[in-house]
Amino acid sequence: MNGVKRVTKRTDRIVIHFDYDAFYAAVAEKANPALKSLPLGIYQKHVVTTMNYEARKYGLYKLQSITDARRMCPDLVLVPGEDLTPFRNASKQLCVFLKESIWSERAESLGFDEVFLDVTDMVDYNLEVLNGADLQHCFFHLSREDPTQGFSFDATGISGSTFPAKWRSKEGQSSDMSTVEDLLHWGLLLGSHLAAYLQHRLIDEHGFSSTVGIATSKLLSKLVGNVHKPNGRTTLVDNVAGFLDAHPIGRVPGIGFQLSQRIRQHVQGHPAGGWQEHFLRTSKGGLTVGDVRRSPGMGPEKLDCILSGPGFPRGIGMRVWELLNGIGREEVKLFRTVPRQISIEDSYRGLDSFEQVQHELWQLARSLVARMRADLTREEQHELGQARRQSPTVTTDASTDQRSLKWIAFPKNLRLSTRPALPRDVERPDHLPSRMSRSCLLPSALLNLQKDVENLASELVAQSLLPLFRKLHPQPTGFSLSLINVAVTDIALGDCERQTGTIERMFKQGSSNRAYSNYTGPQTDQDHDKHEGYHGNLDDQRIALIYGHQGSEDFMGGSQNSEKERISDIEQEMD
DNA sequence: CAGACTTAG
DNA sequence: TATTCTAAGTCTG
Repeated sequence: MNGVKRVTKRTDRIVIHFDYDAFYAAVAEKANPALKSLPLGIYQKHVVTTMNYEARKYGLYKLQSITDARRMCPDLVLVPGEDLTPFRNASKQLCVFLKESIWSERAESLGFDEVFLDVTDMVDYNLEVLNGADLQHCFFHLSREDPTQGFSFDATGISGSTFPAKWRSKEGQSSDMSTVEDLLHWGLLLGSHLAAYLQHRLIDEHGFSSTVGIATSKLLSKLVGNVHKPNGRTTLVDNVAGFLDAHPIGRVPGIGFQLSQRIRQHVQGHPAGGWQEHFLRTSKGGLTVGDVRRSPGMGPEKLDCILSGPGFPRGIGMRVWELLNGIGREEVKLFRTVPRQISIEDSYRGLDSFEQVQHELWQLARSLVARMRADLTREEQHELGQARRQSPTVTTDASTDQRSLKWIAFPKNLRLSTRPALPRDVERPDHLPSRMSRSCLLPSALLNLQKDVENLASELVAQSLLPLFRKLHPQPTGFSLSLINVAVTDIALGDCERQTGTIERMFKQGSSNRAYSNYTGPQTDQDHDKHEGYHGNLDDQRIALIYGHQGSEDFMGGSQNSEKERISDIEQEMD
């Protein structure tokens, strides 16, 4: 490339999308490798939410009832998945690994099993220093400072598959970057090799196989990865319109059930059944992007007419039109360590007594307080009264072993939501909400790290959750609930040093001599082992830190794997 | 701003 | 038939 004329400014981004293959199953298999070759399903309540590829060979599908799944695959191994902690922890570990592998802070996760990376800066740097004289033996630099960090690769082709499948760089283009098109081609080529390297490291160092897409936007990278699944890698190099046109509308990210339903109604001229729509959305058939895009009079204005209305964002017509044309303007978001909200929910067959509700609220509150401590604090070590940077190895010196927790973010609000249980075969009237919620300020006493999780849970129930519940359900009886959700929201990032004093002052006034109702905790222990865990490796000291008492046996009586697993890895919090 | 809705996995 | 357990964002009154 030396001496070749180059276009130096790029307008596109290079985006890599990772989608871990059968992620929940992969987490379970990693914890118990004996499961690897067996058909394996993850279940929550009465449904198999997801399964490994071995199980899919039997025709099993996501969210299938356990009964049906067992009928189709009698040897199916089922692993409980209601406690999301192991999946959340694995997801976080992988996301941190990917973020630390790139130069920008743009590493965005979507759910537990997907990550977008913006690698434009890395790719552009490597384009600058690429040795055009020997394309077969190139070196991809992973550091600007240390030229030894990186990997060798063959720059004469894209790594992995392409869309279109039969695609060859034009004659004369292979060693030139004089046009924007060439620059884009070379950017995608380098992006594909970086993706390959990361994909291999995910397997070798973490044990997770993934499916990867490389393109110029979030939208396109996510869609193109699906072309080769599982364990594939596909780069979108050409014919973006043709690529998109073949997709059912509901498969385009951003066009969900409601939007695709409305579009279908206006383009095909007849209403579509809800369940059938869902089927069409997840299958090959149905109305495609191309059908919609080329339908008479179609354009941003028409779409705005069709789609505008209550519940939909302004400018929806233009946004959808852009999606249909492959224009994805959204940037990959900056990497975040702290969530904007934390919610815990459980579903029920029909909860109808106040005592049951009270008990379930306590369960949810306990999980929530533990999650807050796990995800919104970081661990500190003190030496002779002075805060010190935490060392990566556990020290044996007792004087340096005083660990404590410290808040890094503060939730402001608390929300309680319930969903009424519907009588069978009765449709919910359209004007009644499917969920109802009430919220209040989160009592700052919840942030007192000196208290036990269980005691805080009891306080939360008595002081906040029961009042919120009474707001939602003024009648003391007669309700029947199929779901309860408890959430902390409006989580503000805090400057730790500055805010510590503030927080301490807050719970001095918040927690003292408050007259709680006489609710003091659960009546029974029956639910404590409801979410049975299946992997170990727990740091008892950290658990003690979170829960505020030595060993949880005294309170919870015995094997508490599920509770222990609710604690995430605090070491992995931001620095 | 509180509460419901839409989208996502 | 629409299920589980979440998280983020937008609209309406």
